[in-house]
Amino acid sequence: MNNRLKELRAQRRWTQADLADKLEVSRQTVNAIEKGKYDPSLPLAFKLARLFDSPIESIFQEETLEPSR
Amino acid sequence: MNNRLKELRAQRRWTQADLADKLEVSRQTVNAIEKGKYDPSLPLAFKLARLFDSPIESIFQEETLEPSR
DNA sequence: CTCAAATGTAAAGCTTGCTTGACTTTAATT
DNA sequence: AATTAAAGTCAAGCAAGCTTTACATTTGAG
Repeated sequence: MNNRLKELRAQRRWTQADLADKLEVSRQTVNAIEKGKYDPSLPLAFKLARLFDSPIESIFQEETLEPSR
Repeated sequence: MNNRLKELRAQRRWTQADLADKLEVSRQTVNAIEKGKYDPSLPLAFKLARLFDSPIESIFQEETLEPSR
């Protein structure tokens, strides 16, 4: 699962710790999700969507298999 | 978290087992999510969104606190 | 009413998401 | 070069999502 967190966070000039506070999760959780170590829970994805005022699908994209041409 | 799974599934006349097959999860998982026992993982929410060709936000809604009037 | 399919429920166990605490690395500033 | 904030990483532990097996209840067709 790819995501645009780093980009969205940078636009707002928030640190990972800032974002963690707003989401009410730990800084390590934000870091792990940003780095793609794991996917957020659905409730956390909703919080991110609200915070960034964007649909979940615009923040997270399933990496789909490349068509083999 | 509320969801419209039962409704969407009924529209297509699929059983919980049918849906479980398409999602590649167990029937009990479909049942539990439909009944609101727990939220799906984000990847599973994406599978549902693709299957029902609907945004995640249109399938799942965070139940927000009622304004106290 | 009967029978079968569908739905609901429960327990035990594995995997994944998230926490805290601690430490290291990177990048920017002086 | 030294300092500091931010980012990255690791380990141990708890919580949530999902599995399998098994059984009970509900629904609907005949």
